[in-house]
Amino acid sequence: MATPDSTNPADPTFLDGYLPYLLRRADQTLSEPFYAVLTRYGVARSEWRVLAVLHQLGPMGVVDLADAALSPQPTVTHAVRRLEQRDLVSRRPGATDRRQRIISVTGPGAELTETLIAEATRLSADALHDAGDLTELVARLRDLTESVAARIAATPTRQERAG
Amino acid sequence: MATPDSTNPADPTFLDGYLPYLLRRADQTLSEPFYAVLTRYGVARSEWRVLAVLHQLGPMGVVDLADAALSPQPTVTHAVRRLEQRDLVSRRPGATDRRQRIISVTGPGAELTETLIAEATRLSADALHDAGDLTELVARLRDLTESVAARIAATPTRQERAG
DNA sequence: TGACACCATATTCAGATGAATCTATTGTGG
DNA sequence: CCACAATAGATTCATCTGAATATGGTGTCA
Repeated sequence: MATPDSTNPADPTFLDGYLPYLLRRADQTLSEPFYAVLTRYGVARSEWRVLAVLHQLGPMGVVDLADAALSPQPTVTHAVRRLEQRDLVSRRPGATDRRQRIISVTGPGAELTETLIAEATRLSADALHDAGDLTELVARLRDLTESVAARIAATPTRQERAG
Repeated sequence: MATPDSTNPADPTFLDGYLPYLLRRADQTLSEPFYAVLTRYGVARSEWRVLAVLHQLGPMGVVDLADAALSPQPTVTHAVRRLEQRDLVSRRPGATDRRQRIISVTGPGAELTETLIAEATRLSADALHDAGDLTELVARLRDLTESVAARIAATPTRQERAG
């Protein structure tokens, strides 16, 4: 019979139902093989995210880029500087707003990005071979994110309540 | 009509169906409010993961801990050192295997962890208020992770093929 | 217009991260 | 038993990350 030891935890089921944990675990399990590819190409994860977003959405400013790349703005500024040094992206001032820097993927950048996307797609498809139909999951994740974001936007922060 | 500009990307739908992106976005959207809590308590994210795992699963060695905490082993070793300095966890040598260090949560560590878990639970429940029933999603994520992990374990790596 | 609030981006810097490697210990085949 | 592969964990160090803040440009209202 199972004899629980003295350090038996108080809430033995927290992680099993904690969505951030499950989401992160799924992401990492799925992404791990691709991270090895990135390492081979000398591309940091934040740089990959920047390239993928720019490739899909076209040139944009740093704030929008940070938002879409799921990274803080300083992280994106750093990543862009490194990518610019390798001629993979370029920066030009915004046409109307001179505070902005519009970031674009260069020719070589696009080539590399397409290679990486192909690898990511291939590895992901491999890993998901036995995972069944994903349509529903994809839709569910999209809806969930949207609903959570809306909810959080509507929730007053500690600061705002104090005001 | 929409006139695409010259930088129109080649694969305009990559990210929308790329599961790691969707998983990470969902995780970040959901976790962001809690990260502010961690900052207030002076707890790094890797430290939080270590505490949460130990709290749920009880004392264990560093390798198992790293696995469950979704972090690389050196990251966990660092996190444990910091937590030990704050008397939140303790280390003792393994009973049979003297290479092992068994990490346990201390009294104060358990107290802090329970506070954090309560906050995490509350914030997550708040954010998910409009998100509908999560049972199915939780089960799907578990199955997906399992299936992907099995698939990856069975896939020979570049090294292994070369051997 | 000119102060001022606000916004986009850059910079700084303390600290976290993690790949590579090292040490210590364990298990195993000869 | 002894060599040797395998494993647990620690350490090193180059790099990445991101909170805080600085810099400079915009828009607005008196």
